[in-house]
Amino acid sequence: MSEQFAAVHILDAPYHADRAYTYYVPAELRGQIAVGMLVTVPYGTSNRKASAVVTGLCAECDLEQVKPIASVSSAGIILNEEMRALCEFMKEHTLCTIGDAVRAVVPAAAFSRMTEYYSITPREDADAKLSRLGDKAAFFYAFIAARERVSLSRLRTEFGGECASLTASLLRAGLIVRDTEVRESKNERCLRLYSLSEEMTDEEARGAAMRRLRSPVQSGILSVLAGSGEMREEDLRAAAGAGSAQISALVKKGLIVERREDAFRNPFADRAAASLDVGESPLSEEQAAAYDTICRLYDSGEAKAALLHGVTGSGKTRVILAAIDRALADRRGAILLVPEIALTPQTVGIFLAHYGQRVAVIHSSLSAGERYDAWRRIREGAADVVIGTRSAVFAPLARLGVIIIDEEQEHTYKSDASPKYLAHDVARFRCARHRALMLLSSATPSVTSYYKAASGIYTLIEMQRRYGRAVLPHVVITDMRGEPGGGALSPLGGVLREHLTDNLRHGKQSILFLNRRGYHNFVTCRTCGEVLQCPSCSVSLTYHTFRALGESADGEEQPNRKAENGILCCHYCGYRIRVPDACPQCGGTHLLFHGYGTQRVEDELASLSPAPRVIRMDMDTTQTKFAHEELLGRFRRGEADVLLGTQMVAKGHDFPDVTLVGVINADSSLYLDDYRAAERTFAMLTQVIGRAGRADAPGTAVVQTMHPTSDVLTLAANQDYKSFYQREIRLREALVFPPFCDIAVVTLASRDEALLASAAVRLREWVRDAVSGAYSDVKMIVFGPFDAPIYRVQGVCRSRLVIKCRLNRRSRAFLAALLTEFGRGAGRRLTVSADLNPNTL
DNA sequence: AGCACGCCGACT
DNA sequence: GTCGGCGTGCTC
Repeated sequence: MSEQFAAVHILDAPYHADRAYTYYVPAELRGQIAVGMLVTVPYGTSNRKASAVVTGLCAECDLEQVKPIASVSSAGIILNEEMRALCEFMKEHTLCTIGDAVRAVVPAAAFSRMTEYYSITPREDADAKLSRLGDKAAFFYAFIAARERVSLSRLRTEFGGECASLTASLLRAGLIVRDTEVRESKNERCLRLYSLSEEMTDEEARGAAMRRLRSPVQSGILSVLAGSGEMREEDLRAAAGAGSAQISALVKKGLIVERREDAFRNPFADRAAASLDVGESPLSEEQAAAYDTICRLYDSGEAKAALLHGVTGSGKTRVILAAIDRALADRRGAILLVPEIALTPQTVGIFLAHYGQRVAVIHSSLSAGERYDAWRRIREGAADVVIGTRSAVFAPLARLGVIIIDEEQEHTYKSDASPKYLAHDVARFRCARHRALMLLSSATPSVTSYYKAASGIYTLIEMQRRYGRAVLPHVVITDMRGEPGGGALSPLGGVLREHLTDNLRHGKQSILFLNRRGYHNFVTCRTCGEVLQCPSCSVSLTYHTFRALGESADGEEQPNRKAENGILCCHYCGYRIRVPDACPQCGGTHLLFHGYGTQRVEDELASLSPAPRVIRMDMDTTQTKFAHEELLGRFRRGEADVLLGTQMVAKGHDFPDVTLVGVINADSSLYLDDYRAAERTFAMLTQVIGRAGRADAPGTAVVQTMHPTSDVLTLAANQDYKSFYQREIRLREALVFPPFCDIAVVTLASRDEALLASAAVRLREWVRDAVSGAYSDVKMIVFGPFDAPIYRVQGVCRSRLVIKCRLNRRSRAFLAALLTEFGRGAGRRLTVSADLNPNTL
């Protein structure tokens, strides 16, 4: 019965070495090794310890040299048949390694040491529940209750073999919770925050200390902190021009204190009850029809896919709840994917209120331990409704009934780190195995998904009526070319200004949308004309005014900030410097600030009369735990007149008092050199415009543009998705873009420019040979290699090959061969990677 | 990714 | 003559 040999895949093998290796099962592990287990094996000439996954077992092996498996990983995670098949699928479809795929389907904790802790959940019915579970459970519970939390090993020594069943029953009763601590690894997010120590808050004591300090940088840190309270490490370094050594020196001297804030802990743990229970309301006629179609597909007993296309406000969420209920009634689980948890607290709240304890919420900010706990809760069946971002598509539900992808066109569903999968593809694979339903949902579907629906691959379900009496806002498209300075002088044009002040006078709220954070876009030198660029990335630096963490965005601080207290940031690598006094190129002292971002608009708003109370919401103001919810909550409570922000203000929040929406610059995303520019702009505009006047008060949307006659703008103004789709699909067909082909981007990257250039030449030749030789049957159009649009990022130069082809077994084999060839030959000074249908071109 | 093997330039 | 640079190839 027990086999002698195991086929394994090494998890950290490079792509070209990612294949099955045979190891023998040593006597002491005989019978303990099963397919899907994680093991460690001696690998390579040095026999270094490598993690591997067992992919097969066999009795015979005809290799001369076979090494033994060293040990079984302790975490007890076993990849079931579905997960293994999914890993194979991902390797084939995204050109990743098995190891990359394994790391996506199992939580990171599977690879590290961890400790389990149990603690009690305080609840009123605890005594009643305990009496039903018996004396032993009650004693066990009391033991945990007497301490704050108890480790599993402690419980084992105290209660022996019984503790497994005891923890299980108490967990099920909801009397205790488990949390797992994973030994800190590098990917654990941990913010370091600094503030003055108690003594240093006294000005005189601080002055004395600063005179004693020899280092001007260190006294600089003190004065910066004195001015702005607690600050994040990066901000402090940028503002004081300090390094980490100088900061830690001050900590050691006791002059400043460090506080560490770890990644979110259970952000949704105790906020279930707050939301209105949408699930109880009856279905409207149109919703009922949609639900009937969904049930028909679901009951077919086959894997199906549908696209629920419903205009904003048609009540898609209500239908989604019904679909999940349908699956749960069959004792099958459901996965609901949302673009970004932090942006959809309302949606999450609705589902928590409706499904309570059986929900698991999964998102990128969970700690490794929390992620593992959620994973295990799902696998054990304690949670069967999973809500989460992209990675939640891997939730290990034993029985899966439906996977819903909400706002399916969102780019966050495509991963841009290996494995570079699209959640839709994983969902399709899983649904096929479970004979489940994949339900895509959106008011503005991606052109590709709608095309599949239009051609019958997905079932199209349309909902065109707005729920309740909500009406479309009145949309005004204003031509910024008529503004003074062609719109370059102020981000607020006359029309928008007028509407804003008018709205303000009537005590109504407004939302302003701008997809650029920061203050000015870039800085040039008046003397030499040079744009100030990031030293390690070939992009211009963005000017930001400085704001300490935790300081609110409600306009308390002085509005007239100058360049002197600003910093320049690279949005690609995070590089930050204070604005230099002179141009680094020529030494000229006159620097010019161009363009505008959210910060600049914020200052501009302050000059209106009366000046509105503004909440600014962008990546800079939403980095702390509940920043999103807090800012949105304050706006909803009417604590500000204007909500100003980037993409995140456009998402599905309902603000009944908002009657004006302003789009500062509708063009900025329209003329990017990406074939989806129109699609994205349309979706974004439709969403933002839909924010105005949802309840009884009619709303207005002001869209500022340099191209007032653009179809995309007028169609979005009318919320006319169908016409937009018709226009767009014709363009795609004529120009051969997805869905009429796929696009593969192969990237060569190196710090060494000359090496990169020669590799690019070799790549070109290899591809030329391949298309006229071994892969002449693969229809494709090859562009490049060319320098990447952003040539250098963090000091690494990139050259890319763009291939238009139909992805199928043959074209993927071609790409796999390319990766193998260049992965092996090139050595470590050069890397090759492929991204199929990437997010950005 | 590591590590060894192997073929050319600066040294004892 | 040898030591050591890193380009090239393999890992059960």
